[in-house]
Amino acid sequence: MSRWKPDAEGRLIKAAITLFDAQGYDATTVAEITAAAGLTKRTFFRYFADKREVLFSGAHELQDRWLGGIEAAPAGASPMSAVSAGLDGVIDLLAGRHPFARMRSRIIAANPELQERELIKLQSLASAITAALVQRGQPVNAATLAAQSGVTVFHVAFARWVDQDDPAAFRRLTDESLQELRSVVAA
Amino acid sequence: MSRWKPDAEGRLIKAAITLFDAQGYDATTVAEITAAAGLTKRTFFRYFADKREVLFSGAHELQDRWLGGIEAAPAGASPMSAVSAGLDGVIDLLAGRHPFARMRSRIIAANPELQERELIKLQSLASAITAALVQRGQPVNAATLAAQSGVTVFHVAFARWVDQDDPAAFRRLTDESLQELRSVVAA
DNA sequence: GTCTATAGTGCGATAGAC
DNA sequence: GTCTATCGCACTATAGAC
Repeated sequence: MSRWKPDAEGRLIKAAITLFDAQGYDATTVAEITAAAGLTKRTFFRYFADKREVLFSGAHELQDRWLGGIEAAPAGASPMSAVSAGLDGVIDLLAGRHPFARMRSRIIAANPELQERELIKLQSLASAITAALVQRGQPVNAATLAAQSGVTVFHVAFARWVDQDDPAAFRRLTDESLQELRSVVAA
Repeated sequence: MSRWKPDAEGRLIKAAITLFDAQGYDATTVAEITAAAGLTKRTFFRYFADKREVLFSGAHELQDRWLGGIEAAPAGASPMSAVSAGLDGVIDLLAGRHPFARMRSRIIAANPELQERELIKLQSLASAITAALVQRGQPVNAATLAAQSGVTVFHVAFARWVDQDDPAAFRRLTDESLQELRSVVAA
């Protein structure tokens, strides 16, 4: 048996989300979070640069999944299908996290400062996707538009997902959102 | 003859952009800007809540134009054509401002803090467009996607516009960007 | 740690237009 | 007289230099 309970980062994230949702982001101190996770404040700041970041560290994993899906797409795939392949990976990643995704959305919706950081993270995700598409030989313009569209579809579908009760609905919602985007922009 | 030279706000904006571009955003003080505009620091902060805001106050006018174009669109217009009608108004608004647009882009590109505010302004523009479309009877999902797509097209076309020398090219660039978006997202 | 420069604020004064 | 845009100046807060 090991000296520490495993997954300190995951425990901190779960404790933070639960507390933020229950009593509000501003009303929750880092000390409360670490106490709930059985860790110390010092450990919290080893994992997260600041209090907000505990809500966004998952973005790295999400981005890795998305980029991995793009890399794994066939070389001849269109930019939008490469983006969709990446989104498929993200759907798998989030599959079991519906309850936390809902709490996280509520927390962020209640705090403008967190909304700003969410925007910035989404933008940096779009930039990373653009770069991955350019890497695959796509022209910058097409890459930018495909990446931005993919992030938009994700964002819209995610909002719908957390706004309803079926945890398994995410794939259907992304498919529908992409379809709707196609129909909306079609001439 | 009136006591004050007209258009204090416009003079402040021009002075600010010129100085920021020449010597950098951080290296320019509010006192320098107001001296160049023949005003005092106090007046600057009557027009702009903070130093950054002098670069973004034009966003209100842009948003008004965009929303005005949407309202003026025929009642039966599709969401995307209403959005395009709004974008047409924006194109007219920016027509004579190519040199300032270029300077402004350079300034913002050089400063992450300004990039964040730009993102937030674009997001709030997209929200306003969404609301205007919903007002016209569009479903929220379609409205969101059309608004976001319109803002993406604007953003991409604007970047291309300031990256080349022809001030009159903006309309062509928005048309091309929209066309390219259509082709990228098409199944 | 101190010093300095700058961002940003509060509020009364001023010089006209009306 | 009132109203309005601006001024003037004293003030606090804070980030960076040293």
